[in-house]
Amino acid sequence: MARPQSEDKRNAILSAATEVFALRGLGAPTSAISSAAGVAEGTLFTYFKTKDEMVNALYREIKLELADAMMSGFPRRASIRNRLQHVWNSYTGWGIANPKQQKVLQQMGVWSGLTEESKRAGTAPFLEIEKTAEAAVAQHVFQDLPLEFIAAAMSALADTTMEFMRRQPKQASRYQSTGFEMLWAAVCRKK
Amino acid sequence: MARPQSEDKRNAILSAATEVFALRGLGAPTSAISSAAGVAEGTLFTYFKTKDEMVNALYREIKLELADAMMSGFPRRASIRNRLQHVWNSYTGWGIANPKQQKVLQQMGVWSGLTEESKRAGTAPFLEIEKTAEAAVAQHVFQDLPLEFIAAAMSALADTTMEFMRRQPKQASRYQSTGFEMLWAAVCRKK
Amino acid sequence: MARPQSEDKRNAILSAATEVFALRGLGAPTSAISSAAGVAEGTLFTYFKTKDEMVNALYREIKLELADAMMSGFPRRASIRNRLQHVWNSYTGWGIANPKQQKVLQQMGVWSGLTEESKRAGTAPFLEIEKTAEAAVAQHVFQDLPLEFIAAAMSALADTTMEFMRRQPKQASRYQSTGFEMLWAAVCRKK
Amino acid sequence: MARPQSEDKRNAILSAATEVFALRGLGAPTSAISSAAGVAEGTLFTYFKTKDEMVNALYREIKLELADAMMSGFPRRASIRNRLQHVWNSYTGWGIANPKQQKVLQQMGVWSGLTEESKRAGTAPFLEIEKTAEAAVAQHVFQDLPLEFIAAAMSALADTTMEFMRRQPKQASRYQSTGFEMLWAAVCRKK
DNA sequence: GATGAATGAGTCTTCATTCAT
DNA sequence: GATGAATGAAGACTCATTCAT
Repeated sequence: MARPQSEDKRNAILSAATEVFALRGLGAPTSAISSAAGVAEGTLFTYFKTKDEMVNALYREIKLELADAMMSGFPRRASIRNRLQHVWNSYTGWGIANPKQQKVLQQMGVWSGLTEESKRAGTAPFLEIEKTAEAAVAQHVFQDLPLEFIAAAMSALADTTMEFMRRQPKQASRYQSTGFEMLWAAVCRKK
Repeated sequence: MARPQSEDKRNAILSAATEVFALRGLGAPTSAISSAAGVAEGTLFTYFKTKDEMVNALYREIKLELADAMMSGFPRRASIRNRLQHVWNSYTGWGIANPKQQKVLQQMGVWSGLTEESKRAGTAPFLEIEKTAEAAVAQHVFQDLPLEFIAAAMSALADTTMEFMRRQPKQASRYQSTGFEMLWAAVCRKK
Repeated sequence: MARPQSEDKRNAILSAATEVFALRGLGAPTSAISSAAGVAEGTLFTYFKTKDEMVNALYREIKLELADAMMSGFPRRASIRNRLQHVWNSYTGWGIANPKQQKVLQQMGVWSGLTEESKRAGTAPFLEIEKTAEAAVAQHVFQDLPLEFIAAAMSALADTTMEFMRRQPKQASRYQSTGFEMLWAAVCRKK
Repeated sequence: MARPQSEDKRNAILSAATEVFALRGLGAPTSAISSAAGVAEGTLFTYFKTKDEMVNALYREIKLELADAMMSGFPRRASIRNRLQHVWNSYTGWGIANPKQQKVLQQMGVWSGLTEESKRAGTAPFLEIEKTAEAAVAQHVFQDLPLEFIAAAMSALADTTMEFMRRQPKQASRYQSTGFEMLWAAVCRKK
């Protein structure tokens, strides 16, 4: 059946896109991406109908990678604090290890082309975390706040933390742990 | 820096840009801006050499407006907590009252064209706040952290808070005060 | 000319082309044709070296079908009028029964890619009709005009007639017979 | 008020389009047209929003020129035959004098992008001719047929005639007059 | 200075054709 | 021979910027 679409090539395109977008923003030309991926300009469009579709695919791909990093080894039965700590550490750890992906993710946060479906697909794999937060609210460990808000606050604080971990690599682990303590203090119920 | 003739026209362009960028992103064409401003396409370029320069100017302008809103009535002699509360309330209040400006500011956060000079100019007017934070650290009210980090964390938390204030306007003031308590808890030294 | 293996596939391609061209014009992509024919994109090019060659082949094919329809049952020994009537009826009848083919033929009339050879091949099977016209001129039934001109005039008038037969199906047979009378009057020698 | 849009340039574009379309068909690239017109590629799009719009404009332009040629000196009070003769002569005369325009017009006949509005605008200036035909039907000079059909038949016959006038220029005037006699015979009521 | 037409490099996307499988 | 992925040259159109008026 002729050459089948190659998973390799698809990946090459997506990772070239990550590279290029991290450097030049989502406005970078598709030609820069195809050339970085080592394929012809037209090839990109046999894997993705449009540029927007490609960006959406990339978003989901990165979110999945992130979920992989965060959900593997998730201590389902640990205390709430320990579970949150795992989330924090794995998220910031991933972001430091994959700065380009994280940068692209951040750009997509203010991009208007993300479909609702992509957004949904992007949050789905984090269900377990959601449940943890839910339990934390139910058990009065966390303040009584919408989960989405807690998640957004954590994400915002983590992004900030990562930026400083990158700026001052020697202090990275200090930022990481202080950041977590700040989050914990912020989010817990006050006595 | 001798200004081109009409301050009015310059302002019209910048506020049209705010409008247009908020709606369509920083990628919006300059022609959309000039037409929204009621001036000719070429006129924009007598006030700003390039589009990038214009965006940088807009960044500084908005930052100045924000500083105005935040620094007027700053309770220089109040307690640290009250001063921080003022900062928090005036920032979130401004953001809610000026959603377009805030949205544009957020977009500029991931824009690669901002010059170092603009960034510096953008933070300058907040010196007083910086000093407060400095004092708070010195007096062991805040944790021992770089001021920039504290500022960034606050900004991130405030942006998140504003988003939810907008989404659920009826809960706005609850989000505003809870957000502040979270910040305070996050930032204060633990006993 | 040794034919590629499957006559069926060749026919599938040509009839898909008819379908697609009738709907979308000669500018339709070859991929639309191969997919309508149920073959792979590349297959089309094992049967025809280029798109242009394929269109030329289609032209000849349609002309042959038309000739088939017109020449079968041609009343070789009937009066000139009856023979012309047969030509007229079978042509317009075929056009009404095969609107797509006829539409495509019309598009090819203003297409610049038709080779001289195709044009020649396209007129060849109508020799008998030509002879009739020749006889008609020789016997002073028709005016003294080049046969080609008479043929072209007839074709033009028939195309017009068919269009109206299609637009007003209820009047179709009236248009058909009036059209013929017009042709006859136009073409006959005046007394 | 800066440079106003130049009627000259607009005309240059349209006449370059006529040239190019006549030679290469309506599928010719806009870049060929702009370069033939001696303007930049982008300039074409300051005069016409899209290529389709430009083709529509060209259609109307040519139809107007044709109407000018046909309606000037229209012998309003002459006999029906003389009026029809005027129509015939001026139409074929124009087509011979303006072969490119006529070719383009013919291509537009099978083009799917013509708007209804353009079609309407294209036929409007020929009202007087329509009225003549109407009168001819009413007075039983012409057969009882829809005007549109008569018009279409005439146009078809004229196009055919012009083609042969071009092919055999020496016989041109013979074709022209014979063509008219054929039309007259075709269209008149039979006794 | 203000205007907006003119420019042409750059963008995404299409498509006939080739070629590895 | 059949397949369809791969190719890259166009194509229509956009847009920051220039410049004649």
